[in-house]
Amino acid sequence: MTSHQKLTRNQALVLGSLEKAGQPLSAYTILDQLRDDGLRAPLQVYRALDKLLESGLVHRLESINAFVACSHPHSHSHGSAAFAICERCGRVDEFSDAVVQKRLASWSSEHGFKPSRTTVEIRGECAACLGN
Amino acid sequence: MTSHQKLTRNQALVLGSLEKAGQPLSAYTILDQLRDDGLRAPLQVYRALDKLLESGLVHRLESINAFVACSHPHSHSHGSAAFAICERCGRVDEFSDAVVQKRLASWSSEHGFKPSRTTVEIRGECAACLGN
DNA sequence: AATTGGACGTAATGTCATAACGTTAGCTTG
DNA sequence: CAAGCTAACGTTATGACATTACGTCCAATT
Ligand SMILES: [Zn+2]
Ligand SMILES: [Zn+2]
Ligand SMILES: [Zn+2]
Ligand SMILES: [Zn+2]
Repeated sequence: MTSHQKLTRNQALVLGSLEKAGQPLSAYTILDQLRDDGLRAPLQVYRALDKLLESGLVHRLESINAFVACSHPHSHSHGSAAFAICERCGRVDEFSDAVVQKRLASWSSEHGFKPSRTTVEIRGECAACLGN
Repeated sequence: MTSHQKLTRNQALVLGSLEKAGQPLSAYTILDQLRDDGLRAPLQVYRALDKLLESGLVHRLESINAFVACSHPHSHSHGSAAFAICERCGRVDEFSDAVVQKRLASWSSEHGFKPSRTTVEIRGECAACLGN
């Protein structure tokens, strides 16, 4: 019910654009790439992104105002993910750390805080850019 | 050297505004509050914020595009902090979890990633808003 | 006095995101 | 089938967040 719904045309276009890029894109960059497919306005992209975010096929990177296709689109609705973002080349590694999630959940329950969304993002330089 | 420098007038005004608010403010909200003190343009606020961020007196909340005074301004340059942000009342709790930091550092070193800045933010509802 | 560097003031612009409106397409139900 | 409903769509305008560019001021250094 939450995912697995057939994507609409715009949603499929936006997801395709992100998958093809293999790296985070801003909504306006996505729009530019889809002009030839008939998209004209930011809202068309944002509306598609909203649905893709809901279903977990796309993630939003808060620290760089960009969106990226989920690396694990088949294990749907995985718990909150963490991201390592290379500020030099744009590469993003999505990972998930159970200990981190557990600690944040612990803090929340100890403080009577009811979490809805969690953001964990590391910016820096990836191995490739560091010249390994 | 990094902190402890005397603040300029604009920096002091911006920091004062954030401290007085006791909750996150957007740059433009800060600007509005400082019009009577002579500030006119966003850049005056952003420049002050840049310095305050550098010295660790202020933190940026990436997920809500806002800024907040550090809760522990005297333990300067504490490691990367985590934040619990109430989406109902705007309250922010700054905390620091050594285990979380350690796990993220471990991931980084295992993957040859050199971290520069880390964002950990939980959005949800605080105890007060949940009616404890 | 001349030089340098940091902070400042101002205007313009760039980037990211949503409000508000009406329309279209597919489904449900009597 | 026709009426009614809902989700997605298209378009325009606007709002919110952030930076570029350029010139000035002032205090510290030489
Ligand atoms: Zn994912
Ligand atoms: Zn890289
Ligand atoms: Zn702090
Ligand atoms: Zn609250």
